[in-house]
Amino acid sequence: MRDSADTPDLPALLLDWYDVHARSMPWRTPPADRRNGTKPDPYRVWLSEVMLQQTTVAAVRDYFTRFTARWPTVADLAAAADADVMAEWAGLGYYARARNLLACARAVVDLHGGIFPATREALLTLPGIGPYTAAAIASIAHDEAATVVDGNVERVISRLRLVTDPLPASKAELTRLAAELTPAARAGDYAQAIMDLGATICTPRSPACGICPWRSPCRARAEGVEATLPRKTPKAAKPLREGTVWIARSTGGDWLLERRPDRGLLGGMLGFPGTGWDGAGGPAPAPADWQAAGEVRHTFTHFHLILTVQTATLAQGTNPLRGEWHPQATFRPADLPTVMRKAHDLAANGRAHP
DNA sequence: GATCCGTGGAC
DNA sequence: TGTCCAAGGAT
Repeated sequence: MRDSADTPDLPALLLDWYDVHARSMPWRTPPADRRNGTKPDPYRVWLSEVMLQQTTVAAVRDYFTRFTARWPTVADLAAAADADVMAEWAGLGYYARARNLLACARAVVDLHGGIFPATREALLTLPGIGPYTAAAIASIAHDEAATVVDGNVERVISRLRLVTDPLPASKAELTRLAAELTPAARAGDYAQAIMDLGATICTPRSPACGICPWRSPCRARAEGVEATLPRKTPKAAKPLREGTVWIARSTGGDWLLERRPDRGLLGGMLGFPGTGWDGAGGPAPAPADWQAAGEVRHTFTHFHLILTVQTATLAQGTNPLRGEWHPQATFRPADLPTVMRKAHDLAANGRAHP
C-alpha cells in the first residue's frame, strides 16, 4: 500500500503546509473559506489564470482588480468593445492573451449560455485555454482532480523526483510524475499549494529547503543538487533590430495612431506608425519636417530593439497616409504597449522614463 | 519539437 | 549591464 507507516503521504504534507501558509490573492478562495462552503467564481479563476500565464503575481494584481471592477461577469466582458479590452490589457504583455480572452468570453456566452464549462476536457476547446489553464480552472473552480503543470511544478517535481533530463524534452515525464502525486480530494487547494511551494520555497535560486514540507522525501536535496534543477536546454541569443516610429501631432494637439494587425508582435494594440523593426514596414504617415527626438531601447522575448523616434507637427485636417487622428482629450499613453509608451514619453517629455 | 509572443523584477 | 525568470498558448 502507498500509505504505509514509513511512506510519507506527500499530498497531505503539502496540504497541511498550505492550510497555514497559503498566500492571499484577490482571486483566491482560501482553504478556510472552501471548508465553509464558499465556491470560487469560475470567471474570476479563468481571468486570473490567463493573466498569470508567464506573468508574476505582483504584475497581475492591479490588472485583475481593474478588469473585475469594470467587467464583473463573463457576459459583461463578452459585451465589451475590443479596443477597451486591449487598452485595459496594455502593459501586461503577450497581447494574444487579450484577444483570446475576448474570443473565449464570447464563446462562453454564445455556445455555453454564459456558464463556463466545468471539465478540463471541455475547457480545452476554448481559445486561450491550454493544458495548464484547463487543469487550473477544473481543479481550482470545480475540485476536479486535474494536474496542473506550470513552471513551478516542473521545478518542484524535477527536484523531488531527481529528473535530470533537460526541459522542454522532459516535460512529458514531469507531467506523468506530477499526475501520480495529484490527490483525489482537495484538488483545488493542492494545485495552488504545489504552485505556492514553487513560488515561495522551492525557488529557482537558493531554495529554502530548511522549511520545505517535502524536504525529507526530496531526492535532489538528498543529493545536494537541488539548485541545478530543472536543467534547461540553452536559449538562442537575442538579435538586435533597429527601426523608426513616427509620432505626429496636429496643430490642434491630436495624436496620430495606428491600430496594429491582430496577428504578430503587439497584435491588436494601438501604436505609432513605424518601419524597419517588426516585419510590417511602411512609409512615413505624411511628408513633414521630421525631427529625431532620440532613441528608445526595448527588449522583447526574442530580440533587442533600438527605435529612432521621429516627431513632427502637421496642420489640423491633414489626411495621413497611415493611422488615424486621436483627440488629445481621450488619448491615454497608458493604453499603449510599453515600447510605444516609451516612445511617447520621449516625444512628449524628451526622455523615455518620466 | 521549434518558433513566436511582453514585461518588469531579481540578482 | 546582461541574463534569467514568471500560474503558457497558438501555430
